[in-house]
Formats: sequence, C-alpha cells, structure tokens
Amino acid sequence: MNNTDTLKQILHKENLRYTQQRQEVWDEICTSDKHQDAENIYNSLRKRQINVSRATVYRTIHVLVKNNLVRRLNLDDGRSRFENKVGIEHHDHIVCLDCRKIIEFMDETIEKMQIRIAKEQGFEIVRHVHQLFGRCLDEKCPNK
Amino acid sequence: MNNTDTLKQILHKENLRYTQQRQEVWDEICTSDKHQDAENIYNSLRKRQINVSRATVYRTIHVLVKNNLVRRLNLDDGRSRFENKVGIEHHDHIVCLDCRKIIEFMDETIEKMQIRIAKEQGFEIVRHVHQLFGRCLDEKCPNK
DNA sequence: ACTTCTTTGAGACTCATTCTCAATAGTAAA
DNA sequence: TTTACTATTGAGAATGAGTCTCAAAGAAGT
Repeated sequence: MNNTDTLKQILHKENLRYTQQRQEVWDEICTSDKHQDAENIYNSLRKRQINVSRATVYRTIHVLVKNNLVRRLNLDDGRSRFENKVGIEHHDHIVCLDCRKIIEFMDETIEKMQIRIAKEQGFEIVRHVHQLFGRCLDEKCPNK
Repeated sequence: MNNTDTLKQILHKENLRYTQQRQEVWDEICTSDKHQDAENIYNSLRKRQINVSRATVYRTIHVLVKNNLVRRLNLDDGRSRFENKVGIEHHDHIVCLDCRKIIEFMDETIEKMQIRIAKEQGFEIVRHVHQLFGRCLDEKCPNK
C-alpha cells in the first residue's frame, strides 16, 4: 500500500476527509528520513510552495500518531520530533549530546525483559521509551 | 550527611549562598516521596506558609539537578517531575497510563546491555531514559 | 554599621502547542 | 452539478511550563 492509500484508509476509519494538506504533511514525514519537529515540517512544506498552516500541521500529526503512522519522539529538548512508522521496524534511540546525531538500536532481549519486568510488577506495557544519551566518537562532532 | 549539610556543600562548591528558600525547596523534594512537578513543590511550600516564588523554585531545582541531588523525570505529560537522588539507588520507571501510578524498577542486565549497545555504535552513555508505560492491575485504578 | 555582591519576588516574556471562529472546501443526496 | 450539510483550514489569540528582568532585600566579610 502506498502513502496515499495508507492515509486515505486511516482518514476513512476516523471519519475524516482526505485533503491536500493532510497528504502533504504525511508525505513530508514519510519522505524525509530525519527526525523532524513540527516547525521543521511546516517550514519544509512552505519552502516547497505548499500552503499549509502550523495548526494543520499539528492537527494532522495528531491523527497520524494516533493511528500509528507516525511516532512521536521526546528527546528532552522541549519539542516533539516525528518519524514514519509504516514499514519500519521498532527501534529505540541513541542521541549524541554534542552533535544531536540520532542512531537507532533494537535489542530483542531487552524488549522481552522489559515486558517481563512490567508483568512482574502487575503492568501490561502499552509502549516504552528507551533512549541512550551520550557522546559519539565522530570526528565531525564538536567537543572533539 | 543530613539534608542541610548536603545542600550547603553543593552550594559552596557552586559559589552560591545558603538561603532559607533553597533549603525549603530541597527539603520538599527530599521529604515527599512522590514525583512532584515544580508547581506542586511551589504549592506545597506556600501551603506550609513558606514564602518562596516560582522563580526561586525553578532556579533551585536547576542547581539541585545539576549537582545530582535531584533527578528530572520527563513522563511525556508536558512538565518535569523531580525526585531525590541522594542515597537512592538508580532505577527507571513504570507508569500506569490510567492512574499515573509510578513504580520503580532496575535491572542490572539491561543496564549493562545498554552500555554495550551504545559502545558498539561508538557512543559513551552519559545518561539514559527507560520508561515503561502501560496499565496496572490495581483494583483502585480507573478503567477496571 | 558599611560595602559589595548575591538572591529574591513579581510579573513580563518565550516558545511549543492548542484553541477559536469565520471563511473555505469536501461530499452525499437530490 | 447544484444544494445542503458538515468538516477543514488559516490567522492569530490563548495556553502553560519554564525563563528572564530588575529593583528591593539579604548574606558576608571588613
């Protein structure tokens, strides 16, 4: 299923109309591989002569997040970032405190362990946040 | 070392003066076992007839966090929560999405694994965030 | 007590995000 | 293929956590 159909499907499920603006926001998140924040998405669209308001960007993101097309990342810097989730395997993030580079990681053992730990405490996990903040060894990274 | 001495020590190290307000904010975080936000801390102090401003609460928290007396928690609900770190072993959190109950957990294996994973990716971890969000089985919890 | 430097409080400000509401645009039925 | 209805949009106001400003109050050394 392509981007358009995926979007149409969830909009239909939510009793929402398919609009150009919603498609553009979804395309922007899908296409760019970066972890963009809302302002970034808004600016990227404007730069491409696409008429869309901040309000619509935020409103569309909500729908996409609610329906698991998009993941919201909170990297403790005061704004949310977004990444496409469709056709992407689950992963968590390692973030460089100096250059803000973001690397993805996934460890099946940890995934299982956290489910077990939660269960032992009488919880059923719905979602989790696992972020490793540190310093990378990249030569281009500041503080080297 | 008691609360007062701990505070005096870090204030001295930071070339800051020991004041009643700073002591009260630190006491409030130390004494209450809850994960309070800044507004909560401010209100608790006001309720106890203690004169302190929001600005001072925030300013004091910064100093405490910077010096590892206090940990800042971001539970994706738009405000930071704070917990005493002195004499407390490291742990992460499980949060009930229904009743917001917070349970602490620690798993030595996961701790080690994440360090190794980061190292494999060329990162040296400074801190991490590991939060499990789900639903608890508590009878008193809503949605039961 | 005097001087100097820091801290405090009140409220203005910031910034991401949400809300409001009038104008605009889908959509289903006629 | 127009009507009638309802949802969506954009511009900017509002919100809310957190930060900043600056004059007044407070510590600390002399």
